[in-house]
Amino acid sequence: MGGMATKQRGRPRSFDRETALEQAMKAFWERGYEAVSISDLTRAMDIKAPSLYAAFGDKRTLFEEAIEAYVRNYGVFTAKVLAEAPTARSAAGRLLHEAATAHTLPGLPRGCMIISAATNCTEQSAEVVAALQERRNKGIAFIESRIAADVAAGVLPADTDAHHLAVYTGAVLQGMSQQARDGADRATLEAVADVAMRAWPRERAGEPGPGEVTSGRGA
Amino acid sequence: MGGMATKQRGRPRSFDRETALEQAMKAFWERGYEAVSISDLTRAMDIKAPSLYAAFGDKRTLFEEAIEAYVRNYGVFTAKVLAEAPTARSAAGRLLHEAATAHTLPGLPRGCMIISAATNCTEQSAEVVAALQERRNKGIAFIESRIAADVAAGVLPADTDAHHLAVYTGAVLQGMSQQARDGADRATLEAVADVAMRAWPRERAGEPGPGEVTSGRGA
DNA sequence: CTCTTTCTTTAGTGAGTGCTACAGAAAGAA
DNA sequence: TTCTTTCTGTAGCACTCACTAAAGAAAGAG
Repeated sequence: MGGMATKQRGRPRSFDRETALEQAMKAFWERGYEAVSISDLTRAMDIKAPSLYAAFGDKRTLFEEAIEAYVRNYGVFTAKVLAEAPTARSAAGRLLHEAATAHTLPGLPRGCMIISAATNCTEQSAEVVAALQERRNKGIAFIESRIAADVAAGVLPADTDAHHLAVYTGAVLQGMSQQARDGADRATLEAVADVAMRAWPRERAGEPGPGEVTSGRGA
Repeated sequence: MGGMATKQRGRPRSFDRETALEQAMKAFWERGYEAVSISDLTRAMDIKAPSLYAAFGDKRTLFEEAIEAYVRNYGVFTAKVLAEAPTARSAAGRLLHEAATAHTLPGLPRGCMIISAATNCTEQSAEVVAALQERRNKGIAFIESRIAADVAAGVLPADTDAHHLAVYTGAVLQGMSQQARDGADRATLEAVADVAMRAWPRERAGEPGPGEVTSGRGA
């Protein structure tokens, strides 16, 4: 234990693990979990199947790592935006506009990987589908608690329905991802984000308290 | 030619074609085009593969017929609603609320088949993907022309951006489908529809003219 | 050098894919 | 009956799937 890490013995890996993972991530992002075969992956990553299995485990584990890489490098940082923005309303605006950008980055697949990478799947990938579904629903729950905090602080009207407003905002984000895949450009999505924000209630002066997500749910 | 149709010769089909198609449609609706195998279909339709191929051609042709059956029996009739409703705004409201119902019908798959049945596909199903994408974009174009008609008639404000408002409405419809698949119930989706309509501009008195979709685009 | 460790390559595994040849079964026509 | 037509079931096609055993290749340790 402890001390210097001994030099690694044996033949060194001949490819860059990060680069290979990046290529796999883009393939999954573009086509989705089941539509990308191991053969597609080895071609995209420029390695042979046994090297892939030695470095990343099986296909499912590789996909999970690809999702982590996506969130780390390309995801819209829901939690960060919700914590940093002064109000829930401004956070939602930022989320929608960041999505407009993120879903139409040139040279990258369209839309959001977490929304679209595991929609049409067979029973044997049920766990992959459920994992992404949980991520989506947790994102909406985050938005809801941030809204509830602003309602409690008097920034948003007392009769604001935090749950429904959060689901609405999540639905718009998901619809924008689909629109990006169907060809909508960034300017169009920015406009959609602006229209979507018109449905949000006006703010009153209060004590915003950025990031102070006090309680999860009202009732 | 003409005259009475001669009695069909040969061994009669031992299954009901409509019922079998209905089962195939539900399978595609639930899981999507590529995730449903011929083996899955023969099980759901309770026929053997050669009977399937004799009655429906190949898998792609069967899917196309399943889409037709879906639109005929379960789809939200965009064109009909847009033509019948007195204004574009009321039409959008009806579309959103009909979607809330249609996406959560008990005993049927969640969400909209046209939105979700061909999202994660391999290159070899590119035509199926493109066909559904075209249906989605045509639906939005329909909404846009209805909005443009109301703007021209003075029902909606002159500065209304018909294109962006239509894409927004389409995005909400698509997001609601995803929400339904992620577990949102009908009441939640109805609330989302209500929130979404708050983003629409108010109407002024004018000459609504239902169905009078005059020109495709403004500029 | 040899020994050990680790990676890369070749060449597959069994299972599942969409699809079909062929023989048997069930109907009307003559 | 016998002939023709059409559907059904068995069995299997060539292909791809995710995955891996086994042997060769490249590094450090002795």
